[in-house]
Amino acid sequence: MIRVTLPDGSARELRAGASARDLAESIGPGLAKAAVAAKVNGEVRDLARALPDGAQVSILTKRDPEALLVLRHSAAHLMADAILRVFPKAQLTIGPVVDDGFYYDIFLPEGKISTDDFPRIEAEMVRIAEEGKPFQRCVSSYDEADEHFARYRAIDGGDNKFKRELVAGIRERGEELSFYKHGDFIDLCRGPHVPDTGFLKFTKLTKLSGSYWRGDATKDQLSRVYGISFFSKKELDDHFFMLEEAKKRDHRVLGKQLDLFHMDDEAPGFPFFHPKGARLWHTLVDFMRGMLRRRGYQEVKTPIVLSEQLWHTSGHYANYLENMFFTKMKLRDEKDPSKIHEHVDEERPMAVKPMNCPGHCLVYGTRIHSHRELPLRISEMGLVHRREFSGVRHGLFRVQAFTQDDAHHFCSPEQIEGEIKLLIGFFKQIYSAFGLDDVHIELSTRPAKSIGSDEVWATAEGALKRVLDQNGIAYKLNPGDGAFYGPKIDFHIRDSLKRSWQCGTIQLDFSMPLRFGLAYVGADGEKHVPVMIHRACFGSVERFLGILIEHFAGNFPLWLAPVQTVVVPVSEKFFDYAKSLNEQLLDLGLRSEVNLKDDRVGYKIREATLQKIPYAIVVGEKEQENGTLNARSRDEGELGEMKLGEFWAKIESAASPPVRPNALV
RNA sequence: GCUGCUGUAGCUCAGCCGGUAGAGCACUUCCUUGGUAAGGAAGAGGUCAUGGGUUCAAAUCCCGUCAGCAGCUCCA
Repeated sequence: MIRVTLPDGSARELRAGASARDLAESIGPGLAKAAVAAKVNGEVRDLARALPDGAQVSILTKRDPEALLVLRHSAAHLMADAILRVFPKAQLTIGPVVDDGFYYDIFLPEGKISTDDFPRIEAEMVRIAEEGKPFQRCVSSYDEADEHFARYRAIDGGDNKFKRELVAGIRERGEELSFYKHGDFIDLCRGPHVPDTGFLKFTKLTKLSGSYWRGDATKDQLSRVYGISFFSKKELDDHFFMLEEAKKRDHRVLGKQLDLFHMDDEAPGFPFFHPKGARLWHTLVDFMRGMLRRRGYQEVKTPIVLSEQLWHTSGHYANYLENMFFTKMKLRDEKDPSKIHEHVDEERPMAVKPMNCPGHCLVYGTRIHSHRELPLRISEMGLVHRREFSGVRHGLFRVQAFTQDDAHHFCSPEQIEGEIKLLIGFFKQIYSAFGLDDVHIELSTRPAKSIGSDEVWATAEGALKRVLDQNGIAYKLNPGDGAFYGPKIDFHIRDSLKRSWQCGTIQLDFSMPLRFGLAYVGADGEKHVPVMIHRACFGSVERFLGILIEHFAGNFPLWLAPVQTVVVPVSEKFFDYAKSLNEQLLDLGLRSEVNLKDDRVGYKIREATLQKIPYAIVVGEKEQENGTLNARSRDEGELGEMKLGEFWAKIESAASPPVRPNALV
């Protein structure tokens, strides 16, 4: 007999060799039916595997997020099996689960797979799923590995160099070699898997792309087939609905439809903001400026082009060169003005700033500072340029020039914790104004390429950890992901489609103040080196704007909407009344327009709706006589006839950002 | 940067087994003076991304370049 413990603390006795499925059956038939896999001593395992004595066991059902990963991994096997049936020459490589489903990288010695083949592959997948063949785990010795491969169909004639390489790796690490088979298919796999292929009925192929063996462009090129799998049809349908929704909300599409911005061949990766986009941009910046002022920030404005030498001092030249733009002079030939000399060397070559910190260090360094001034918070809506590889640019999300809502806190070491605490609460307050309350924090530590001593890094990393731990703030650790000058805390926010975006960042830096020879005079009359905290909340204003466009699907709340009201006269006879009403709306501080085109009311309403304008205000004979307006809300439909004062009272509070009190969590 | 796909009117797209371009919407003008998601008519608008090649003839076929899209890699 063995004895296992359940999550509720109770214990159960089972016969020796009993599996998690036996356990589930002993608890109840319902659970046995719902069971997908088991978590044994913290490790997810097949339901069919024997339980060790004394184990902590929980049965995973369709509801557990971990069960979904198991399902998708199994679906990858299902897909691989189907692909081999359609493409018998294909060789499998690796097939992991990713955030958004799973994929399998496949080597095709001849021929090509295309999305046109998806229906055939999916048809095979349905067939295999309906067979409901059990997944069986086989542990193999290394010598038997080839035999397994040869006997089954996972590999073409047992000669798959990719799988051989994987097997060799497993042998080297001294790990157990296991295979999983269902029906005639077998594949090298650590597992675990769902009990049988019947679980995999709700699986779809999603996309296809190229990839390389081991992600290395010099190695064999592979085809990566992506898929997604769920436990139910509803979840699968919902998933595709969300994808459709995301496509509809694409900020590049909405940016065009709402006339917010455009990207031009003449300036790849540099957005052109149209009047409405620029208004949105300024609304964000103005909001941020107000919030910064309230916290004692002092805004500066520093140059965009600075000497190359400065970037040597800061360390960017050594660590960030590939992402920087440099200026190069051109000169006319003195004798032949039609001849131009390119790339003329300058005595003092210049570079375009990719970050604002060196500029702020120069500002700080212009005079002596007392410890009484600290913490000194210097902010800037800093326009930075960063060279990006072609192919990574993406709408407003990834551009080559963007504005950071940047700031640097110069403070004493004792003040670090207070500043970080202030910032965490501050950032969350900002995000909540946009309804972005699902925020999680990540802590990134020293990367391979970095400046500063081990000691300094240890101090800086320790300080950030301490603030998070002492304030009970949950976070995820990302080793090696910090900035080259210091560790950082990043803020990830989830939008209305549950997608996560990295926005805010707080970076601790002991090195740059030292490199720039910055100092403050302490209470002891001696000079001390200040600590520098780099921080940005939106991150990139442009990118944040892109996120907001998708988050709101273009339906901006009143305070953000580039056009808040549009006055629609019923006919030409009421143009004057419409214009005067528009003037009054403008006087109230609203961003208002009046539609004086020769269109019918219905058409103008349609236009206002498509432009997602919060209020269309219809005026005709009745309104002119009564000195009223008739408002139609984008979100609530017709509001009826009312006086301007009444309308204003109704919308006034929504016209400014909803700011909640500053709080840590 | 790599792989695959794409580039035709302001926008969305058709034309693409070669014979110098077409629709809808938008735009302009006229008619219409209208009450909450499309009133009607006429008109204007394109060296088919760009450079080269094949051909009697290229939007159409081939190659290079640029840009975009989906991935890979990297980041705010």
